[in-house]
Amino acid sequence: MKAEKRRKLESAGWRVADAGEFLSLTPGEAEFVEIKLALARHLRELRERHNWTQAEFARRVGSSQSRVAKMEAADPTVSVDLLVRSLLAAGADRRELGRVVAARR
Amino acid sequence: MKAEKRRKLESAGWRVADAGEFLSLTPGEAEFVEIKLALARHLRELRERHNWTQAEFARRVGSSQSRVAKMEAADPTVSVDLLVRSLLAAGADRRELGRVVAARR
DNA sequence: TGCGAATATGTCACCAATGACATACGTTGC
DNA sequence: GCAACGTATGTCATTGGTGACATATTCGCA
Repeated sequence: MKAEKRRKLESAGWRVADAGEFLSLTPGEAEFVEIKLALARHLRELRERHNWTQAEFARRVGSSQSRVAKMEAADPTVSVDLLVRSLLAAGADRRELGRVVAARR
Repeated sequence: MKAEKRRKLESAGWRVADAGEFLSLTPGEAEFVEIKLALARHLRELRERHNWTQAEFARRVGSSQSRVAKMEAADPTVSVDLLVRSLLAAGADRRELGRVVAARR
């Protein structure tokens, strides 16, 4: 979230928290979900860039439409393994994944 | 493996193959095991840098000595999730993990 | 509005990953 | 030789992730 937007929300009475603050995770746990979220976002971006439906994408990476939806939603039942394997199957390379994991834009 | 060493081995009659060639994996599958190997290597490096035994390390990240040994050996029963969570629990940050995943030195 | 396509959510049987434990192997110092 | 310590390997009961399926919701577009 942009600092500007956060400032506006907070001055309007909102308390803006990230996943870590909200669920009181350790720093490591918080970073883990951030990484998962980043991978999920990248998966969706990659899929949309190719104009694939979730069903098409699922067929390509050997999964199901519902699981693809859950991947993109970073559902708790989705592992980083699955995200990484799917991204690789969709054509991403190590460099690209490294960039996503490191949160570099 | 350095190109030089590979050349020497091959001229000596060896066939040098990476995991992908040997097991005939798809490019994506091969990259996946490479990433796993890189994470495993980094885990060991991090542990040794702190002069922790596997047992100590296990206690810190909430696992067992045998599983740590398997992590460092990139055992098939070890998930990327576990590797990443352990690395984060051991103090690695996203930047560092991104570097490892991308295979940049 | 309605209708088809895409996406999201819920459930489940199956299999894979986990921590824990036992035990084997390797190394170092006596 | 043999401890003491660290690491590797095998096994197992419990837990967690998976694809598949059904169904609900949202999205375009006429």
